[in-house]
Amino acid sequence: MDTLNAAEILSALGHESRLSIFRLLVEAGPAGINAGAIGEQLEIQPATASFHLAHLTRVGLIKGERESRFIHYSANYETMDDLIAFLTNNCCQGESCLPKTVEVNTMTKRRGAAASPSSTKGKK
Amino acid sequence: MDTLNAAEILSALGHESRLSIFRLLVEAGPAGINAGAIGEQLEIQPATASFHLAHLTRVGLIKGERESRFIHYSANYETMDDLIAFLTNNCCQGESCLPKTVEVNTMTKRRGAAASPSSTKGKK
DNA sequence: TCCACTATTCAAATAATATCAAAATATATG
DNA sequence: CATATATTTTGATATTATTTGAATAGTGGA
Repeated sequence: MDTLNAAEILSALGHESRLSIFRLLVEAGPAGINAGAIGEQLEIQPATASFHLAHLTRVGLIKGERESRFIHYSANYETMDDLIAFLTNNCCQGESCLPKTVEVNTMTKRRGAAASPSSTKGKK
Repeated sequence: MDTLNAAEILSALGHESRLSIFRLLVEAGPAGINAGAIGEQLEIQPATASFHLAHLTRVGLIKGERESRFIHYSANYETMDDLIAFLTNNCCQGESCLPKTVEVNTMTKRRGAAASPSSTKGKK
């Protein structure tokens, strides 16, 4: 991923409606949500929602798949992963930065065991 | 961090010049780089660079500290960390996504433990 | 103080983006 | 075919962002 590509993705996420849409789809998982439900849930008019969905699709953050009359949108986790890798690449000259990012990924091992004893294996 | 806040930060990064500036500062580490050198290195005119530096500062991604006639800018790693946490929070319904993000943090953890064993004292 | 240096702010023109109503497209069904 | 549903595209308008030269402000040295 180059700078221009990353900037386009970040710019796409840099809008409250689009970020809400993306977060909704990220939390929704691979199953996805159809366009109408997205707009309804976030109170965005159909035309506007479509505009934002097209934008997010164009930069590769989400994808839509038609199922009969509906189009199910879902998050492209790989794009988000690449984006975060781009942002954190060669960072901070070896200092230990990004504790929360580490925490998110080590939660299963360290925090997960301490905070929620019932979930020793699964994430949550 | 709420959605609006995250969107403002993402929007700030969603511009090629600003993203280049931020990445330069992220790689530069805590020492930072002064405004003139940033503009020179990225071939951005002083006024334009100042505009973007102010923007990045306003959203908390970088900070500037005056040292005699120069102003040294450096990255606020905590803001980036919070942003990534926001983006990846409650993601993908338990599926294992974001392999590169895990890899980045695995590397950091391993290198940190091997190179500087005293890094166990947390900031907060 | 005057001057050189560093950086920001201002004013303006230009460029890009967001929104919504209305029309168009695609799909299913009676 | 006609109709209803789901979504997109179009168009017009309003808003916001970007850029740059010139002016301004802060700093340190002679």
